[in-house]
Amino acid sequence: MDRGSEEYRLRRERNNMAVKKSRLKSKQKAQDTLQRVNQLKEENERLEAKIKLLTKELSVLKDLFLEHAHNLAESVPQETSAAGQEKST
Amino acid sequence: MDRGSEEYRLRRERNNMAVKKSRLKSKQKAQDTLQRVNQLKEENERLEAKIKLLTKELSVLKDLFLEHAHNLAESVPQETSAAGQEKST
DNA sequence: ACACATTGCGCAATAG
DNA sequence: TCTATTGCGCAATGTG
Repeated sequence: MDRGSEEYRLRRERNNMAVKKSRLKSKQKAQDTLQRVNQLKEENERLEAKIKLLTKELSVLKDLFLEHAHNLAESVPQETSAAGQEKST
Repeated sequence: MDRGSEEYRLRRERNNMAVKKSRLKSKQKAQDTLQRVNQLKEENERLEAKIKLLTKELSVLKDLFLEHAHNLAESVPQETSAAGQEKST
């Protein structure tokens, strides 16, 4: 190839542009990937928090059930009387 | 700089090695980031599934509570009964 | 054969 | 002074 030809220089020039463009695109994509990681991390934290909350709610309800069952088995001669009244400790 | 000197060639050689090494490292890091994205996506899905499960459990328990309360209101016209008994619809 | 896109590679500048 | 990192251009190769 003739490095002095007009044609050659033109090709080189255009390729150099293409290279720059391509590499910019590549870097952009890498940046996007990093941002994606951060987004996902944040979402993850939100989900973990939600799970924690739901778990706690569930735990409370289950305890209520247990207590109720306990009351039924232990005393409850009638209706709903024993709402935790005889607690000592 | 003398492009023919032993020193020059040696420097170039070493720098070329360093460049290769650095670029490999860079690519490796990019790969790791992509994997990280996939890991996070998977974890996200697990968390979403767990939330779905917990939500369902919670819903079931709440329904049981409501049913229970309903039963009390229906058949136990004693002290605690005054919790909105006059409602027709 | 043509045009742009992508990639490996080396050079040089410069950061550390 | 040495390696590490980065922008850049060249050439080969990929893609359409």
